[in-house]
Amino acid sequence: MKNASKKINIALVDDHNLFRKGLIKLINMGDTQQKYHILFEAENGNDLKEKMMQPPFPDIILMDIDMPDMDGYEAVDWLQRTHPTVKVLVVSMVESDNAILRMLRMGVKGYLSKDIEVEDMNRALEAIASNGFYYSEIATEVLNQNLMGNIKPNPASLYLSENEREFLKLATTEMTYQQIADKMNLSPKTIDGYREALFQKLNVKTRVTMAMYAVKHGIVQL
Amino acid sequence: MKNASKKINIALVDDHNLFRKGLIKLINMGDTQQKYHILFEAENGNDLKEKMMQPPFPDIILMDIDMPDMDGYEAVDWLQRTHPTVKVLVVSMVESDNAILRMLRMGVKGYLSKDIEVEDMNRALEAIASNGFYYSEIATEVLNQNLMGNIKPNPASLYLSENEREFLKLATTEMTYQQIADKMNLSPKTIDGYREALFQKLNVKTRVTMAMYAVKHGIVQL
DNA sequence: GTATACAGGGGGAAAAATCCCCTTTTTACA
DNA sequence: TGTAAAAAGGGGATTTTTCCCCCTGTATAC
Repeated sequence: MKNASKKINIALVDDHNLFRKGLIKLINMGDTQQKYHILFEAENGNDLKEKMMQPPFPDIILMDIDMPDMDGYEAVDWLQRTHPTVKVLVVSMVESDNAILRMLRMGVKGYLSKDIEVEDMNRALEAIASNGFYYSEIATEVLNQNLMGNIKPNPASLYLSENEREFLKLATTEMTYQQIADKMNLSPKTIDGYREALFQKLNVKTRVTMAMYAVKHGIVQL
Repeated sequence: MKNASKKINIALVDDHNLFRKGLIKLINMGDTQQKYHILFEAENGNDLKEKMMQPPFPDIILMDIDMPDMDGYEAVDWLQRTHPTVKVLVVSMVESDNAILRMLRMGVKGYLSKDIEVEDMNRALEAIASNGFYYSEIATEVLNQNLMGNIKPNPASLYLSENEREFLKLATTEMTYQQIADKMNLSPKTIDGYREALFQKLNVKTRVTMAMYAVKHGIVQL
């Protein structure tokens, strides 16, 4: 039972080649029983989609979040719809509550910060390979804090309307809300409504952090 | 002459443990002649400063840019003043003209994107070890474009003081200026002074666009 | 038919950000 | 060692942002 016939196939999705290559070395180093096989690497979500067109499929995907073209959120979303049996382990430097909760809600099996020790990554792989879960410390904290009392987190509301998206872009510029309202031919009060809706959805408290969110998630380009 | 008696000491400065560990494996893999020795690792500039208190000193330092506490710019600046013979190879995911030029002006020996191939990194190490330079493609482009005709970039005014940089980072968060003042143990009026100075230097008109600048130029991490 | 959701809009007030002009303290360095 | 910048701090005012509670159509679901 221990020495199963087939190896566990792993895929890596991360936009930094150097990080992928290093990670592969680390996985192989810790893999004394030769359980794992690196099936493929992808640079972003789109790349992953291509490589998931036909078998063989990976058992576990190590997934970054911030990537050009198609980020980790979209990629995981797509995976859940098209390959629901594939297990995702997020390996990201993003440590915000929002990111962690969003990923966990989508059903990823693990969440690792890039800060963690090599041993933790191997533990995470072990856990996930044997149908478990593994969250690094920070993710566990977030999970605990948000499970009690906080029933509010809105699963679907992460969707932004056309207007909200447009407003969000303009909110990253020098324009005042008044000027944005003029440009969008809407009342400043409506704009204020968008602002409040976005603060809620994006879990931010100021225009500055709202703008930061927009950059982080590729809604505006640098 | 080929087999010099002493190994080349390398230090790594990057806030992501996983990346450091992977990088070390990659360096050792490509180091068939066992020329390199990993002297130490540091998580950020401050950590580096501590480890540079006494010998042995590294010959080459692989330096990230975005790091908490003390970032790559500050660290390189400090190194140039205190250990001018140490050669710095920047390994960052920041690819903005500004970041590259700034580092090159400070005299780093190489600039690598984290996207590069493993071989490029080994080439860079080779080059720098033998008193050369190595810039990855993107850095070379930037260099070429900015050497001809473009004398305009304001060299002095781009300099941000320690405090200004700290303030700029905090200004990208939810904190109010009052809270930033408290955190930095300064009067809100002084903070307001930093704000005005930065608006001027960065050519922006609002806190939002100031924050955008900070992101664009890699002063804060995403 | 009636509840429900949601985009658009409004009043009004408190908090934060922005601006301009000015004084004191520190620091650099010729 | 004197002096001129920087850096730090202040007064006071305007503009913008942020918040909270409310109203109206108009779909859509049940």
